[in-house]
Amino acid sequence: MTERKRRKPGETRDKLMEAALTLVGKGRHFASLGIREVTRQAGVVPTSFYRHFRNMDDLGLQLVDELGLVLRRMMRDARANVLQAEKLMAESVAIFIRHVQDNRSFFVFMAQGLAGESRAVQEGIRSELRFFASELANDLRRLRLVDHLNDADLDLTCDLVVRTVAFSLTDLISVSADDDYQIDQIRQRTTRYLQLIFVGAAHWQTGD
Amino acid sequence: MTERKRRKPGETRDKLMEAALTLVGKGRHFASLGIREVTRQAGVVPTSFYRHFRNMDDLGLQLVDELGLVLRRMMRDARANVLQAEKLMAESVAIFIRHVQDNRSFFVFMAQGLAGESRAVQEGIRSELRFFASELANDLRRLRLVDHLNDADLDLTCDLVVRTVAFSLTDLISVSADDDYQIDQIRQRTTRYLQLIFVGAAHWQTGD
DNA sequence: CCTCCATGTGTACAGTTGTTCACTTGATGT
DNA sequence: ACATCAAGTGAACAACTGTACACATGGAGG
Repeated sequence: MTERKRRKPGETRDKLMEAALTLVGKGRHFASLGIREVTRQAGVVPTSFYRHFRNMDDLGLQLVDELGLVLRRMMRDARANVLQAEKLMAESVAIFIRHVQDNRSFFVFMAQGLAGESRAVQEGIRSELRFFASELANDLRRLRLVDHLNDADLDLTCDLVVRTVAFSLTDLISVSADDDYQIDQIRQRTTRYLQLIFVGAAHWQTGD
Repeated sequence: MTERKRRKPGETRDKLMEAALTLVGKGRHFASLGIREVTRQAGVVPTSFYRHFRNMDDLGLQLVDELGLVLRRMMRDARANVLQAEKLMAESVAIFIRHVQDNRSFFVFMAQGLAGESRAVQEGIRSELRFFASELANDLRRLRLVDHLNDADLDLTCDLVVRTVAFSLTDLISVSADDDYQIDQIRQRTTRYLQLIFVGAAHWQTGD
């Protein structure tokens, strides 16, 4: 039994997580989902749920872990494709929006979870955002675009950027997924928010 | 029947709305509340609910209306007490945080509703925030602190300010209501976000 | 080949849910 | 003084909920 991983790609477990995400994507709030509802959506008998999760909060926590992977993929995508410094923000926002469209349910879950019912899920998402902001700070340091900022002020700026982009989620989920015009409006507006922030960062003097 | 207002201060209706807020304040998510649960908390028989609301979404909408009043009170408070221009942001954030502490449940409800289950509630809250941002723009115009910005750019700035402050709600609700140290940290950080934004606004050139 | 055990199934039960209906009550406008 | 009607009550219902238990199964390790 040296290798304790009997499971093939844990079909049912994945089906249950996908089912929860599907329901969230259909407009339901995660906090209002029940075990029976999720198992029904997954095409599985209710008792199976307990083979993989203790309760809905537990499932939520494991969704947060997968959300982390989604965010990391997005970061890698951005690092690989944001080439010209002068279009940095426009391109980053475009990549963000593309990933939101490709993983809508995940990001809706994230937006819900920030003010959700489970403390643990809340904290998990907040910690993902903190990590994202710190990675962003590293990248900016490496690109040497913000040399006049000390570490604390750079962190402040990156936090604000991440928050601003995260708040745009609430805009994105309030328009239908195929309303290209509105989505483009949100993209432009978010880009300008970031530009405003970076103009601020460029003229920021550490002592207030 | 020229005056159709028989109701004395609609006791039960208010009790129901307060009960929902109380449950939200205790950590429950609005989307997971049921009619029976709310009536139980209000000390009222379940059928009474239907005398005042069609369903939980309806109650949510009426809560949004009251939330509007809370926000307007806060605005009035800010206008009356923010005296010195150079402390404008620090004082405004302080007033915001004080009102959040005095109406915790309302603001938790607002944070939840932004990514909530009911489209109508979502839109209601978003519209309150838009209104708030436009009032803020008016005030800033009157104070003539941002004369170099055209209307569109001033709106952009105020939107960003409101979003930033709104996002701080998720920080505030994640710390216990009497953890003065953490709350003060959030206050300072939010203030610096706003300062960063206004430094950006001060150096903003309309054509990008 | 046999045994084990993680995974999945079917049945069952008590508690809760939303909503209905017929009933009481008490303040109101005339 | 009286009729009216919004507001509140209590009992009832079928549908659904979370969870427990005993059982089936099939692939892995010996």
